[in-house]
Amino acid sequence: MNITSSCNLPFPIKIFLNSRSNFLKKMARLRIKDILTTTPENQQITVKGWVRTFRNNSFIALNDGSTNNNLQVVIDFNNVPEETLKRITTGAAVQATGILIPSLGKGQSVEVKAESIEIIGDSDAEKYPLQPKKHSLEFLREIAHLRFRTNTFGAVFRVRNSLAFAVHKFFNEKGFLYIHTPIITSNDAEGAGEMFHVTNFDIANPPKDENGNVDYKQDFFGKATNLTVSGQLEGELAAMAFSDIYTFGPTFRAENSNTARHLAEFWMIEPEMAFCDLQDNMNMAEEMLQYVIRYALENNKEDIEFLSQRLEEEEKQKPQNERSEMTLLQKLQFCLDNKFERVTYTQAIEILRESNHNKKKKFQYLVNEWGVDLQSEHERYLVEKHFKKPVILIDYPKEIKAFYMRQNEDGKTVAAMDILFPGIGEIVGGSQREERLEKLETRMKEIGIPAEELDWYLDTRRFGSNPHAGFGLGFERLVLFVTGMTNIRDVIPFPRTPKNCEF
RNA sequence: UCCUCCUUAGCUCAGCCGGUUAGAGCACAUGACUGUUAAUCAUGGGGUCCCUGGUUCGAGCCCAGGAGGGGGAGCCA
Repeated sequence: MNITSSCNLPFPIKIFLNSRSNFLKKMARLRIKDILTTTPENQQITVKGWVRTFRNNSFIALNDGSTNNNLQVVIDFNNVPEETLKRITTGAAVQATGILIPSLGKGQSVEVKAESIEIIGDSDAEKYPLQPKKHSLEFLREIAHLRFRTNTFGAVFRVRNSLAFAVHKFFNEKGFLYIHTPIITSNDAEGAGEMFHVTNFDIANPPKDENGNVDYKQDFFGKATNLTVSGQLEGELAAMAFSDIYTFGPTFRAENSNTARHLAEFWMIEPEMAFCDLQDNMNMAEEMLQYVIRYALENNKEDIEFLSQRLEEEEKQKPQNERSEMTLLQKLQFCLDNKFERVTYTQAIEILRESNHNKKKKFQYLVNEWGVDLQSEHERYLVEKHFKKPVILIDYPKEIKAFYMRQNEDGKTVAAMDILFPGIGEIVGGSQREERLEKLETRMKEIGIPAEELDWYLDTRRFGSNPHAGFGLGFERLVLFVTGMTNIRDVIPFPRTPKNCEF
């Protein structure tokens, strides 16, 4: 492909974008991932990357982020100026040109015998916080701008990238339309969580109305606005035209949640499907989860193997009874090989009530009657002890679920579904939506949601309403599961949590 | 927000019953060695013991308040 510049430049510019290899030729740089799988035939190559370790005044372990594996660059220190040798430090950016040969040492198949070495960017060894040793995840979280350069976070964020790409690939192949729902919203009637306010006011001195209340009519949008907690309602509008849509964007919750599973800013995937019931919804969610996990396993094998081994090492520190029965790799494979278990809320309550765990009063909250919300200890028991696989729980009591969920014929439950994963808990929350206008209006009235504010939403039930369904998938929780990490702050580049908004 | 544990060198951690000059490994600096794999060996520099106040002849250690972090819970994805 040739692109001729259409800008008003004094001379024509031609940019050639034939392929990735041309792009790299222009950069005169090969990616380490590609070099490591190249047959060494004494070809001359140039590599650029960051020094991980420098051993014996001769061996540079070079990494450019394309893979967790380092390329060994061998220099002859007798032919390199003392001044340059001293500048080959952990973290420094260097360029090496030399010939690719089969490695003379063990531990790697190829290496570069350097003919020239150049320091592109120095790294003061005394000040650079990363050392060639194990660091705690907590410490690395404080230097999140540098943790990308570690093995663990390198693997985590390459897997995250693959999962994000696989999500788009999956929906694209299914014929779904990717739609961008707004980040700033004015509706506060969803009740999905505490919201962050968006305002242009001088917060020390906002304008007041005649009653002494803050006068949002004078604010930027002429009304009170917030950051979105869900794109679902807008997603439903789009699904009522395009049939199958999905969103994948940032979501904000101002809840004071201090757990390893919550973020104030996270990414959520929300498909919405017209002419679709709860069964179709469950099938779609299961197929999608298996698709993206398979994609990551196939495309990030080395990264996931590394993370799996890392986890095994970590587990060795734990007492025997706390160790997991499967490795990360086995767990992921298990998810692909087995159907998710589907049970109703009512069945789940029965299982829990009859469990020895409940009878021996090992639950902090004992399960006695139908209608109570399940505690995370109950969910964990179902997933990790009883079924030992992902579980889809459906048909919850309407009292503990959102107003827009479709009311079942029994008058007590709604067509909700939660997908629970081992170690993570709820990874998907979804439902078939209430498409019958009168039922929806009655329910909104019952729980005190003003219909005027959601009139635009109710229009979908007035004009061509139909059974439809969708769900929300917490992207970071998916990344947690696939990487085997345990704290959600370690699977998003720059985590935002209560009292923490660095970088 | 609640319960619980933690905070000592750049990192990971030890520090006895409250006692005199606060230690180790790694990292870093200098030197030696030179096919190493978190190289090795020798020598050296490096401390607001989280902060504030209190008890005491004396506090890294005891008490109170605060900040930050981990684990668990609630809310949820």
